[in-house]
Amino acid sequence: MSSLKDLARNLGLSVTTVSRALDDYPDVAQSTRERVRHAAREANYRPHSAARRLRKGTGETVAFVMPAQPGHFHEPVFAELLAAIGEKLAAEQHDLILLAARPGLEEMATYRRLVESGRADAFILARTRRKDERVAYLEAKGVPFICHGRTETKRPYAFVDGDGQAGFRTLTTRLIGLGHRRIAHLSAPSYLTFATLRAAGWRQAMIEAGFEEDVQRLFVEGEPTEADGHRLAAELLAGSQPPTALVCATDRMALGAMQAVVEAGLAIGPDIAVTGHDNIPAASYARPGLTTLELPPAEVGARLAAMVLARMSGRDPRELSAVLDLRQIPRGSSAEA
Amino acid sequence: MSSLKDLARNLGLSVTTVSRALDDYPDVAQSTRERVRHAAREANYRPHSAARRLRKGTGETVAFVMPAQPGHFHEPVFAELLAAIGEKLAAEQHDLILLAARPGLEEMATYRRLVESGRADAFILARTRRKDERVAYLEAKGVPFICHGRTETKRPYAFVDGDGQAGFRTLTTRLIGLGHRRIAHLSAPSYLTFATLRAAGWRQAMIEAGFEEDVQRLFVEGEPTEADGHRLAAELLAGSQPPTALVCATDRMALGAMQAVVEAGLAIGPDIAVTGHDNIPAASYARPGLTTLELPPAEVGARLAAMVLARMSGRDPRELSAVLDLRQIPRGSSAEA
DNA sequence: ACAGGTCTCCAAAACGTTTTGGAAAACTAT
DNA sequence: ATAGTTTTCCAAAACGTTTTGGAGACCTGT
Repeated sequence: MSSLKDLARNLGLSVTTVSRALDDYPDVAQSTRERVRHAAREANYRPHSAARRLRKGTGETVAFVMPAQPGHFHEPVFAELLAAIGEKLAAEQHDLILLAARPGLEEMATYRRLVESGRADAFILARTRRKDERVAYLEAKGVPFICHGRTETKRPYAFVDGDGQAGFRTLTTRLIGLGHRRIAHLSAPSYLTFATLRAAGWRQAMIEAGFEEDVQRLFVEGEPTEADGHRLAAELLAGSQPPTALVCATDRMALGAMQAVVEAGLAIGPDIAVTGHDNIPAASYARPGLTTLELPPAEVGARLAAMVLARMSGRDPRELSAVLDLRQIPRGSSAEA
Repeated sequence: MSSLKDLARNLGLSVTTVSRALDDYPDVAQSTRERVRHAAREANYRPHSAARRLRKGTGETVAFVMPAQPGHFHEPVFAELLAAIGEKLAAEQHDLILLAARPGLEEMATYRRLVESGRADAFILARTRRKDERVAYLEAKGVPFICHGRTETKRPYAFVDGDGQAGFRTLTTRLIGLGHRRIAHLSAPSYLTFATLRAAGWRQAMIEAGFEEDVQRLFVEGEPTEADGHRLAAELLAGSQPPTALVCATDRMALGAMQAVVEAGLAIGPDIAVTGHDNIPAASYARPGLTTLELPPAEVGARLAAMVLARMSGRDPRELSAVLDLRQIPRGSSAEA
């Protein structure tokens, strides 16, 4: 609650000098710098962030807009991701502001509001889409941002993503090695980049193994929820020549699929393999455990935070991108554990 | 990016009048008010939040400091809670800023930093402790706050909480009705208010049923994690006169306990009942499903947000508190579903 | 026509910071 | 001694908003 003015008065200095002393300007004597430093510590001085941002035109605030679905929103990984981001940013004296908005008009209005009222100085984008209006808008406005996931755009942009394609290719190949011949993919909606990449990995493995005809027949698409995983799996299992493996785009879909397998009177693992992606806590506590892929949220969060800070201080987006390997976590649902 | 000055210039008015027109002061003519309104909309004007907060001394920012444990932090419910809070606050033009700090020195330093630099105007406290330094500090500073959970303090404070005591009492009584006679409670650490309340509910039901001696013998305490749930359950099951029901303070403990039951070669449900609290997604996808209690995070989040707004606009904390009923969700793990 | 009131409007100050453009004092080199 | 340079400091302006304390202009009732 103490201001520069207070400090200056107590020290018999001008506000200018106190300000510059704290900011390590070269034009303040070593001795006074120390005197000021000491007094500031003593008085527990903290620069008033609003005043600073008003004057400088920019501040130290990063925004994260959760793409919240209407009603419920349980993306178990987000809590961990956010904790990691928040911790890293706080350590660098930056704030994370968190909003929730449904994708679409409301979402864009939120971004606009944040940018135009000067509340946010940078953004972290989650759940990027192949054509992403958020990316277009922020690029146009020149606001720094980092994507969690990739997108399709001409201009270079900064991102962190898991290598979903390689991960799903390896996973699918492993299932083939286990003897599976009819492997279905339960994909998330194709407008989501991650869905397309994961599907591409599965498709690649299928074609390499000579299962071209199934690439069409055993590809289905739905929302990344338990409900749609359940529905799609049930449909596939009821068809002729049903698959013996269900490679799901997300753990939530996979958990729904597992339920459908059980309801069909089949055994998860031995009869039908089920796999997911995310390694949400529920995956390890399902029975049998769900085979899945993991991109450690804590690491991703820390990298996102570090990158957004770099971007804010002007680093070129081309230098800021990372495709991280996914960890393969075999468990009982693919009869490997 | 347009300012009051721009608007004023274009309208041929003073900054004062434009400001007052937008704020509905009575000393501006109806006609000019409308003219200003229209121009502001047209120019997509948004007041610069930093400028406003600098001038008014307070702003529209609510802070939420996640009590993040070192390393991992998966509280699946938090994502949903935060989404609900963020959405509600955004609708009222308020910001939610999110930090992560480990309870203890780091946590208090974070609160102090936020308050003293004027970054946060109010707080939402999660995972309240019986003696909570955060509460003491914020009360002393006169900063408005709302607790998610109760605490022990002389002065009135605002909170939202589930009725853990009644919930656990009802749950335990139900287990007794199912024929269970030796019912253990796996409690969270007693410095957490919710742990004490839930334990009190269990204890009450035990005493009502005449099981006084087990109130001591079958009470164990640990961290609210899968690991500690597993450990405590294994110890209990290995003892003489082992319990036939494990009432766990949280779902995460319960999931760990379920694993211990399976490892002991016992059947969850028929042999040993296991129950939790939170209704995390994993609870419904465990097999058998985990009997649990739920406090809908979306509703809690909305209420927390509404209350913190009320508190910020000066409402008395005495009028702001709610103890919500818990929803009982019987599933296979108590052989009721 | 005049005092008193009511409507509208506005100039200026203030919030706490950073930055600009000096300026006095203290050296340094002639 | 003098001119130039370096060191150290500071007054004032600016960021965009809200609030204070008027001040004209227009009525109203006499």
